[in-house]
Amino acid sequence: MVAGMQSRITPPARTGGRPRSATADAAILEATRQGLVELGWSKLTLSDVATRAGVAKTTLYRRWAGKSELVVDAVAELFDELELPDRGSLAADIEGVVLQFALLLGRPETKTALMAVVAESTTDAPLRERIRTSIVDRQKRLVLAGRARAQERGELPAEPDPVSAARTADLIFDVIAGAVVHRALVSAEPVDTEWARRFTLLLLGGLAAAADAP
Amino acid sequence: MVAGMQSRITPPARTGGRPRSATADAAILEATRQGLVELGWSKLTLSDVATRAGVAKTTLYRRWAGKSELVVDAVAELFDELELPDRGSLAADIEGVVLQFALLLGRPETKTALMAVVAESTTDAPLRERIRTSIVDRQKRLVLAGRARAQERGELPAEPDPVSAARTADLIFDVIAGAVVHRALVSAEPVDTEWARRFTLLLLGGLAAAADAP
Amino acid sequence: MVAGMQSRITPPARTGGRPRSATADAAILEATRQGLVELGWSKLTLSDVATRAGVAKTTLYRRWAGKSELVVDAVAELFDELELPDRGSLAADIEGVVLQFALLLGRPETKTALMAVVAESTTDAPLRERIRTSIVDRQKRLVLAGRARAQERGELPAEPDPVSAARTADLIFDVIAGAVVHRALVSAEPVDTEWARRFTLLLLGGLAAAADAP
Amino acid sequence: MVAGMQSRITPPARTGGRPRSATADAAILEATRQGLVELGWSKLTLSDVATRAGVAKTTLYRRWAGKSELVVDAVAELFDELELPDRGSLAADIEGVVLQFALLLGRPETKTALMAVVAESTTDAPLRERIRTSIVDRQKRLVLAGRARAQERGELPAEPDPVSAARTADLIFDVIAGAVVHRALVSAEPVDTEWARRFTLLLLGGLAAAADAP
DNA sequence: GTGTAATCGAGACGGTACGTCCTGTCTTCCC
DNA sequence: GGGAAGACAGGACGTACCGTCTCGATTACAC
Repeated sequence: MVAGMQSRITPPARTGGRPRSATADAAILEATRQGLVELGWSKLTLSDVATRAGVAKTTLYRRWAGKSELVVDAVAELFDELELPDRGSLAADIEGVVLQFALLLGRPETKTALMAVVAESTTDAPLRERIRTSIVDRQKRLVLAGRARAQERGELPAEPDPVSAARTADLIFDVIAGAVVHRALVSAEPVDTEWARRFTLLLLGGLAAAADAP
Repeated sequence: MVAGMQSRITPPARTGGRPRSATADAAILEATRQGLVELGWSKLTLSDVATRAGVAKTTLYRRWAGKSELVVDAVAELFDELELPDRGSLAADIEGVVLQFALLLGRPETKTALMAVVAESTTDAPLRERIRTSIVDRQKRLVLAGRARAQERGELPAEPDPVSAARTADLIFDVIAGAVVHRALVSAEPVDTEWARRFTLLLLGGLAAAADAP
Repeated sequence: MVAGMQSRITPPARTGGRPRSATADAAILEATRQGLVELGWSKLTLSDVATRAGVAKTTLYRRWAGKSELVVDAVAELFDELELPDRGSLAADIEGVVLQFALLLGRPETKTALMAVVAESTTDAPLRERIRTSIVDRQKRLVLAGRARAQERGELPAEPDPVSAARTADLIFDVIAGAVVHRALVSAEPVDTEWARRFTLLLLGGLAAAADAP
Repeated sequence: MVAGMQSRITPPARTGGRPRSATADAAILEATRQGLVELGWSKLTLSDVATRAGVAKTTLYRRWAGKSELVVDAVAELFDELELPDRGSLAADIEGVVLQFALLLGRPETKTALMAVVAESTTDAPLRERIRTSIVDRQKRLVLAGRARAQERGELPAEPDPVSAARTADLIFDVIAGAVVHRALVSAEPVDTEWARRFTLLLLGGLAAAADAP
């Protein structure tokens, strides 16, 4: 994972000495996700992660600055699994990604971790940047891919202005991700096919109207 | 606050003895908000809140079960300050409430607390219910009030089916609240007039389209 | 009990209003002894005593200054039960009182309380005085009675000098009480008939030798 | 100190990891004695000891199970300082050890601690055993040494029966230690040269009489 | 092959907050 | 005014984690 590489504490220039164990990394991230599932964010302790991973606490702190950073890396891997399979129409594609995203947010490790690190990030700028880099921005690709595909199909017109295009993509992204997260975690109601259909209808209608207006 | 009354640990039926100090409650909630501003959620300690409020830790634990419950009550009071002033049109009303909500989410105590308690609530059902009762459901009134007003103005048709009406209101609520929260806290981009205008345009277009379809 | 009267906090001059409940006193002292038996000194709490006695904490604090004072009064009543039955000879009388004293020290409430209040008294002069008045000095009567009886029997000569007589009585008292307490509580060995016989032999031999010397 | 070694919580077999700080032990025991002097047993807190010793509370609890155990170790070191200098005769030796013991009991840390831990030990068997091992039994050496020296001088006959010899030594020990402790702490009267002389006279007379009898 | 140096496990360290308990005082209503 | 009930400020308890440290024991590359 590219983002993870730059978010970890890097070894000092590699002059000599024993190299860091590669398997330890994977074990730690997996142990972190396990811990999130079983304990939730607030009861997850780094000592526990270390024990689960069969690793010393030192090893853990040598690579990550703290709980938040570790958890961001651990869940970022899951978000990277999201894809945008071609379902034939823009509406179907949106419904598909909404349901896929809801499924991801339904996993206990994602659920408890995402809101927690966002909460932490409100008082921690570097962490905020890291979340954006490792998780948020990486998912905008889905919006961009969906739009490109719809334009290929002729469902959406080409964007004349690249600045406005980016701004619209950001808006769409916040609306989709925000609505799904809010429905799933805050309102704590199920994101099912019915809801996805209604939401998609709303969104597509809005897109059409927005395309007509300046 | 009605919700707060039922969310606190209640004294055992009031048989005799010294009654609970009413001023202590207000002092504790205010101290909690202060602490959130200065320390953020994760560094906020109940000992610190007690000290700030000039109250013993015992008093605090006698009334709230833990940090999460206390913070929910403390920020719920802020959410209750949201209003829906009549700006003349549905579009203006929506823009107004979006900006007002964004202003509230911009406050450091709200920002750090909201995501944190939602994160906790993913592994704590009673807390989840409490957030819903004290915060979430109470703000749906804004959506309902906005729709009613738009219907009075003739901007929206009357709802034939009450079930469908409720479902639509929920959807609108998740879309508005979700998008604003996501923009403000996750994407960490400003929710300014420009963004509010664009979002409102999208939403109104979607509403119109959704009204046409079954 | 005379000593108890003066060791308690006295009501403010008796002007009017409801008089203090007399039965409460007995209930509190009994509850204290029960608590000592079940919990030991260090785990005994005044709240617990109040609950056991069916009395409010206020009532308790209105009458005693603290745990030590209360416990001194509670166990002093037990020490007052000691007697010196006439067993026919000085040796038998001493053996009898030694065994009786050992039996008293074997009771859990006495055992745990006596050492504890003495320990407290090392940093609390009023308490020290109170222990002396309520417990220690009151038991010297046994030594004096034993000596008087032995002199009546002709086993001991009359004391020519009253000052020296008092000093000797003090010494005897410290030797008897000290040896029994040390054997029972510090060495934690049984004070049985065999030990009492050996100890009495030693003491009587010493008394005879001391009587010969100036 | 041998006794202390076995009375502390021992580290788990020393497999790896950072070894326990040796200086911390000494600092803690010294801080405990200081605390006893300044605050007395009941007001001594382990938090305070930790602070005085410049040590974390964790370190303290890692090595001792509680206040009683710590204090036993702290005062045991003082009791080990007792010696039996040769003063030329059995009477002088006894007087010497009595005065030396009284001097030790006059120290505020010893005074407040000894009775307190004995009080605790009445409801705590392991603690009782520990007091016996670390303090009580270790001082019997003084009785044995005194008797041996007196036998060398010809002041006392050799013991024919070792069982009886041990029993007599125990009796002597309880009488000496008990009388001094009772005089000093319970009666709260000074153990001065005059008292020591009178007590020694009594004891030696008793010994002679006891030696004559079976 | 032999150094050299950063790694690893283990676990003790100084701190800090936890949530509970008890103290001794107070406030309220009931007798 | 006494008494039961119980809230109050305060402070210690013993536990749990934090993030750092000190160990002795591996590695792996550079010489």
